[in-house]
Amino acid sequence: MSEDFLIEMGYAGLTGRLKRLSDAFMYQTRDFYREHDSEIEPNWHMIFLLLQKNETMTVTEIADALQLSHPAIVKLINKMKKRGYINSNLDPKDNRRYNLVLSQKAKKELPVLEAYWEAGNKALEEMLEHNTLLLEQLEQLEARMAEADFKTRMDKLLINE
Amino acid sequence: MSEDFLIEMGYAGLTGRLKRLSDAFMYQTRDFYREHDSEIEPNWHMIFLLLQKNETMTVTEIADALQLSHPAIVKLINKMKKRGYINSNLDPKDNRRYNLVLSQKAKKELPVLEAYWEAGNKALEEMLEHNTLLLEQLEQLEARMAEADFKTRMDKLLINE
DNA sequence: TCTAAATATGTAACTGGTTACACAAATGTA
DNA sequence: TACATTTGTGTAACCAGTTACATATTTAGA
Repeated sequence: MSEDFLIEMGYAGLTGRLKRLSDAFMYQTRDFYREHDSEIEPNWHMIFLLLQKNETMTVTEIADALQLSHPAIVKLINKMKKRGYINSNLDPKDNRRYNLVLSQKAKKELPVLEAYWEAGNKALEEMLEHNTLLLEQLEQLEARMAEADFKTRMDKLLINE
Repeated sequence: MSEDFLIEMGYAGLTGRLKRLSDAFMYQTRDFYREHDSEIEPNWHMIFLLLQKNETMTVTEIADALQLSHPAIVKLINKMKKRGYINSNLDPKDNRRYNLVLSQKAKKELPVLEAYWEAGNKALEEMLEHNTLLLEQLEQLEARMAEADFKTRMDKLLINE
């Protein structure tokens, strides 16, 4: 008897396995930060990197860059603001927008965080056995999803059944 | 400028991409069922398949087979019971256990559901271009995760930094 | 110039996972 | 046989995403 029914399910188990894996990464990353007495949370990483690269961005720009919904970003940013990692300034030219920047506190902590992230990258490389096959396969799947999403394809294939 | 910062991030973007993809599959599957006026929810699929294969199972057995926590299964099963898709009988030999089986209603709907699942499988095969490379790569990653989890590896690699 | 449409942000309700805890029943052992 | 341990189920509080809706500001066009 197989140990893992989702794997046994083949194609049909894919979705569940993606969820299970991403959850596992998330919870373990959270534990890692906690055990290192860091206030940082798992997916602040991508916000930090974006704001390092671009200096200042708005909620909508971040949502676009990460391809997440804007309420997801609002929640993330609010927590980072509350903890003092992000400053938000009303745009003087457009009073709808808030320009978000990393705070001094965030910048001061960056060296420590970068050591963590470097360890994370190395751990991932190790787990992927230093090749990018999985990343490439994922990128193809993302591209297929962008061309025609899963639901559209299901509908089409159901009609022709 | 890249369209998708998570892809640009390389290894570090992997977790977010897994989450994004699995969420997309989940929401689209949910929409598919809704538009076909089905009461079924996305991950009931795996429960149906398990109970077809094994006739009767307990919460704990299902949790083991799917490698999810037992409270996750309790929630799923409760909803399926409420909608009348699962019957639960106290085990006469062990009064802690409830033997779960598909209800008559569930069995009656199976042909329709199987048509949906077949469409889903075909759609996934199409998106994976009829090869199992992604599934194999995922299985390797799952195996690495089982050998030594992400957090353990991060800790080890941080110390040697 | 006035107003309709588009854009930026924020809020509410929902979903499907998690860990931590509680408790009853069964099992194993002194 | 009694009691400690293990096992099965259930509940509570939390988390990170979603869609749908609300509101304010800016932009565009008659």
